[in-house]
Amino acid sequence: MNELAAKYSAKEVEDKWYAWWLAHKCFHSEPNEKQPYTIVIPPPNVTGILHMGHVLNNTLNDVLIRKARMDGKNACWVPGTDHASIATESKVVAKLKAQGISKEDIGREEFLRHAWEWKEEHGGIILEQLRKLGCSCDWDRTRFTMEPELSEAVINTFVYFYKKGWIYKGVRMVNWDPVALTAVSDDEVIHKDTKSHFYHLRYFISDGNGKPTDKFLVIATTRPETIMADAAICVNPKDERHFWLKGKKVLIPLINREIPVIEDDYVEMDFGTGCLKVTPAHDVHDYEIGLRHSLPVLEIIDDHGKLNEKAEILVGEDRFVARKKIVKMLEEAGNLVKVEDYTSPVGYSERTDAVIEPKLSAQWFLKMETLAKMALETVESGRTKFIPEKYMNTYRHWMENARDWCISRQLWWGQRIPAYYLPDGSYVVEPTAEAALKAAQAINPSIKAEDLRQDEDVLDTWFSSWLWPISVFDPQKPGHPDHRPNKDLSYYYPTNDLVTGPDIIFFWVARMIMAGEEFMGREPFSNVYFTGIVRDKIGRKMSKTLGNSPNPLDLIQTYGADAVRIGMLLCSSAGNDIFYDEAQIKQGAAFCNKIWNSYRLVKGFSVDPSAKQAPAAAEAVEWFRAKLSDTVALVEDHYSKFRISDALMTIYKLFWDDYCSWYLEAIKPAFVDGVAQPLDKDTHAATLEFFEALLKLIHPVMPFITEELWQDIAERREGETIMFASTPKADCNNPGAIAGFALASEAVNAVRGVRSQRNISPREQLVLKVKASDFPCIPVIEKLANVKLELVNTLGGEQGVGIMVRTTEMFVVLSSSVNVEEELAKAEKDLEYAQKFLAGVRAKLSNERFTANAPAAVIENERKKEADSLSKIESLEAKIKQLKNSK
RNA sequence: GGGCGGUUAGCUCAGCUGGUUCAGAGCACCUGCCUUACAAGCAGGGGGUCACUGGUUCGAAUCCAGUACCGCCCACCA
Repeated sequence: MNELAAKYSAKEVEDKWYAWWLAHKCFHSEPNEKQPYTIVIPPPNVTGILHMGHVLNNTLNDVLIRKARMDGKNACWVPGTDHASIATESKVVAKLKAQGISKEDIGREEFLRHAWEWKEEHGGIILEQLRKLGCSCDWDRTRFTMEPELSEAVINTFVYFYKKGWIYKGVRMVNWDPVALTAVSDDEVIHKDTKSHFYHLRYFISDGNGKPTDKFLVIATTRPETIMADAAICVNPKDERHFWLKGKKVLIPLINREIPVIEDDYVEMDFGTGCLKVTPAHDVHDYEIGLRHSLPVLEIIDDHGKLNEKAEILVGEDRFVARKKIVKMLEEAGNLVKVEDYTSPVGYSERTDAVIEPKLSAQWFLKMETLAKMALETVESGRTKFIPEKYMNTYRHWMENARDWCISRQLWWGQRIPAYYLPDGSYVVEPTAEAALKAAQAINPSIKAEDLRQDEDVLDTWFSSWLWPISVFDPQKPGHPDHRPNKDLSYYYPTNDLVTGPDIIFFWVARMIMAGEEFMGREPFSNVYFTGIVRDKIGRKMSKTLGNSPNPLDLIQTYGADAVRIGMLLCSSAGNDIFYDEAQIKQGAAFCNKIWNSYRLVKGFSVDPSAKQAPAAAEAVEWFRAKLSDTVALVEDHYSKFRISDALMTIYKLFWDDYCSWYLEAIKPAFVDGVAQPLDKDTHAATLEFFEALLKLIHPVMPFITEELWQDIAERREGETIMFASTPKADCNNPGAIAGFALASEAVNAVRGVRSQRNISPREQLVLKVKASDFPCIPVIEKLANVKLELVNTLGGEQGVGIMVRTTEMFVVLSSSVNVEEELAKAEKDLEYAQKFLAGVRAKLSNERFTANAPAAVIENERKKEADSLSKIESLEAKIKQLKNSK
């Protein structure tokens, strides 16, 4: 790189360096004597493509991992993908459907062949995309949750918990889609307010022999077609209106089956009639009441949504047809009291838009009690910290109310549950079919392999991803508490930080903590940083259907990965949603260009080894060294609190404002006859040193441009990279230099203000009189404000403008006449403000209760304010007097 | 309905255990500049009753209570 273009072009640079890093194995980590710093990627769906949420998440991960690497740690970022059973299976189902094939037609094995094909074709695209973003993952360690070793870990874990007695088979209501003939997850159910009717039905009290008396009660229902499945009528035990029903039995209309009246707190007294018909087989809540009162469960609706023979009447009718017909029958039988219009939320299947039918089915569960307790303790004890902390509340609430985890899914894509059924319906749970056969033969020696039938269901995807921080290093460990962890696991576990979204705090984060505690005896990570959701400019969630999500690869193509990375991070604080606006990326691109051009300037400096250092340069160097050090300390502090965007903004301002606008302008050599004068060697060396420090500071966020410039700024050894250069240290403490320069820069700003107001060109040199015996950084002021500075005892006489820099009076001498009226008005306004301010301060100081109660430092400060404003008032008054005289 | 969080400049946010001249930052905006690194730039500037109402305090953006609105999670009432 010799001549630098005036504009930074990211494209060429980024591909070049990513390939170089890979070729030099810069991302690969092996256990060594250094301190490890580990992150496991939140595995994206294997067939997913990169969206803005991934960009945010993985940029944060990459910033943390690159920072750790430069801090001298052995940084390891393990990448990989998740098999995502539901998402992937439904994609494959859709693809087959387009070809007119249903998964039932081709069967399990054939379907899985298609699914693996799909995975081979689409899987890993997202990992390729992460490379474009600059992610420094250890690609040699790439894992997939359904690869053989990790699947084995999942199966072993299941067997382990089963043998421990924590996994059991139970019955649970699932969301049944009668059109697709499958259970769907809660996420796939859409609740829509739906107009229907509230049918008030009369149930007669039984005389004890199955004959109706003339007494009755009234229930209200939206589903009269289910009355044949009623198991009881339930009232609230506190409801006085229904005391007389205690112990009574009632008759189901039309079929005259006798059912009891029971009492349960669940029933709301002021809703409907206060009487609830309990239908355990077809309603979630009713099922729970049924459990509490040991009610029989009678299923009268089949998988297709039609009434079956257990309904006794209307057999074979569709549930909605049955509803219409039964209403008529009830009316004719005299059981219908009235019909009200009613709107209530009804669940619809996302895939078929069919009304969801709650259906009982056998599922596998993992007991949460002990695991949840352990996982709560991990966070409450602070062994794992949440950032921001507010998520602890949510977490605690969940952990304290954790229900057993339903781990079975009625899908094929995933780890198949290792339960093997014997012909008699009993079952054994073993890691392999062979082991299952042995176990089965121990029960019944005549069992043969073909007699065993493996459970059809697969395990919830989270049942594999909760092992991720363990299994990526040592897949043998989960399910084998006695297994001695291998070298990798011992070294890298526990990992350090996890970056993820708060939406999966329970699904994933909590469960990884459970698995970590159970199998490793300790937390899987020290910190969890929760990002927000990436939204569009006007706050809508990004979604494919809205089309408001940009393709990150297009953005990288247009602006460069560095620009996309810093653009995303500048406005993202932990836990807050990100309102994405392309303007942010443009800001990032502008920053790249600024860095680029500052280097063009620096690179162009020539050096004269015998030249003396200019006073302004000497001051600027001393100041910037101190400023850099202070800023490094501040940045470290931000990082330590995971205030990433603050850390970046701090570096951004240091680079742009302090280094470019102040430092470089202060040391910039003069031009003589159109030729830039050479710099002295001290200034030149310091300038390069500072530039390199800045590159290193910003490298974790902007890896490409920093590598490009870092390689050019000095001769590098073969294979040397900024990736392993060390983070700048805060090793210069010089508050005097910082304070002095700050005061000087205020003076410069004041003079510039005068110029701007009066339209005086920056090129016209002015005289600045300063009423003081000394002032800091005079050469810097003279250079940057383009003034000749004179220290004087008294001011006045010439034409010009007076300015105040804190408590120092200054005067800019002007050749043109000044508008006295304007000056006067401004001075009077300032005076008024100063007097009000003084009055406020004095009111405070004269308040005995203030002086008695406030700490000494605060009072001292008020006294300083008083003195400062007094001196300010004094000089303003003098100025006003003088202005009035000159009128 | 239950729980949690929020409300500070046009936008996105910072402001830690009340007290630095506390009302801030970035972007956007306005004005003037194509000044030998950068117009993706330089210099200057305007802009907020800190949601509302009360309380605690010598002192409140900051602590407390209530109200309004917004967001998220859970349950979505037969």
